Amino acid sequence: MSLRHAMLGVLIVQPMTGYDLADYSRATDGLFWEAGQAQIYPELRRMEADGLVSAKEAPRGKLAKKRIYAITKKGVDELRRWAEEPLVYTAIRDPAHFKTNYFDIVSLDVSKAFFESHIKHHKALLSEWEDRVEGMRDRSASLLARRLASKPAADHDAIVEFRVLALEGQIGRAKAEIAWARQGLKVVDDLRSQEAMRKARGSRPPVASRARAAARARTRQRAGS
Amino acid sequence: MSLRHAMLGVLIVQPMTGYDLADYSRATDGLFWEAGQAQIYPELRRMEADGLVSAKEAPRGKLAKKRIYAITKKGVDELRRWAEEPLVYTAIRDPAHFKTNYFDIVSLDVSKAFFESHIKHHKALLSEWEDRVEGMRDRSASLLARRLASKPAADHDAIVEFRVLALEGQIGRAKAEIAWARQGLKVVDDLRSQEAMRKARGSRPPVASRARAAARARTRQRAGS
DNA sequence: GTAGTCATGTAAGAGGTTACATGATTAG
DNA sequence: CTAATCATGTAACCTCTTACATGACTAC
Repeated sequence: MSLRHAMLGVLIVQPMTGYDLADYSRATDGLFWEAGQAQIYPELRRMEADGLVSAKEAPRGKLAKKRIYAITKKGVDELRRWAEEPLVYTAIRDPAHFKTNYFDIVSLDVSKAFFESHIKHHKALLSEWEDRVEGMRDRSASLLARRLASKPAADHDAIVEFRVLALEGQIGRAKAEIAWARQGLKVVDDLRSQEAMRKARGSRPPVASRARAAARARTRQRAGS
Repeated sequence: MSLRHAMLGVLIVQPMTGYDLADYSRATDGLFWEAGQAQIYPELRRMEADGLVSAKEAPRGKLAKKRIYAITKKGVDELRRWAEEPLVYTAIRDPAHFKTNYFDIVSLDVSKAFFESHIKHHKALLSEWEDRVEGMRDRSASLLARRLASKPAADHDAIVEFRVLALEGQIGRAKAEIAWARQGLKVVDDLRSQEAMRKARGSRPPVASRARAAARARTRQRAGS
């Protein structure tokens, strides 16, 4: 139940409305766990029922109202309990890696386009994560700044370093995806030149093809790294 | 809807029962998409209703029966259509990276244990993926061997290379996680020595702490790579 | 006045997990 | 004969997504 703890992790900095929480879920600063309003409002009600947050109704203009949620002592305890609890590793289901399994029944052009867009997507993610790291390092991330202000200076390094580390995890992931997609482009190229060769000299069966030799080279490389 | 296509991807090699499919979902060879029986049996019925597979009732012993599912022409078309279709990238929610955000409210011992078990977990995954690659390279993976047998030699490289590539994606991921967790252990060490220093010379506020200097070094390293 | 934002919700459905339920078959 | 395996399902529940619904507030 990570959404709950993502919300506690923001509310521990300052009280806010469900609307604000939904905003922070996509902000550079925030939840680190995207969620729509359809998830956030009911979850806040459940958390209130569980005593992890308390709501205060505040007026908004003349007629409207809003509910401002604050974390309770019990909520802080729950956040710590969850953070200390060992992680349960679940099955990995990666749609991108999975899909390439079946690229033997797809044209090389489509495969190539897939890897190119994979690179593009992860380059965008990469630069976003790196911007966030800068925001933490120079303390311009507003939630972080507010959190630091409420804590003794001795704690500041731990707060910043672990948040940066979380981002470094995403950065490492994005870099690995980019490297993998480049490997994919290489496979496509190898298969394409192999195809061209077969076409050029009739359809003689290739005993040791270029692609297979290249593959062996890659395996050796992997073993040596 | 990747489960459906994972199942088609196995049934394209040979017809089998739902029970067999559930087995292959965890086998070294198989689905690449874990799923329990509670998902597989109803999905097979839906796929049958959609005309992607056809079932043949076969006797099992004297009284019992089993349903053997085979892929249809429509099923093969659907597998190709899905493989060609661009991937829709969804929000990333990584519980491990996410959790480290909150390690400032957790003891350094617990944090250390987290990173150590993260390394252990991903080393195990890594060696499993690498074994699978070997099984593909030497053609001892039974589903792969059967698939190759039904296809012309000219297609073999593409089949093997893309399946190996999918595994390389997982391998790259596991390696990135291990590297990240080691970075995490370093952060813990830095914070621990910083803590020890503070304890040794009273609680003078540290202007430029070791941990922050180390962090700057890491940022430079990242920028240079 | 009107468009965009603030604010709070409900409903339906997809996909996955855990637990429960049943019974035949086969290997020892 | 007994335990493990083969085989097929259902039910409840959780998380997340998409779409719909409502209405006040604010800046222009």
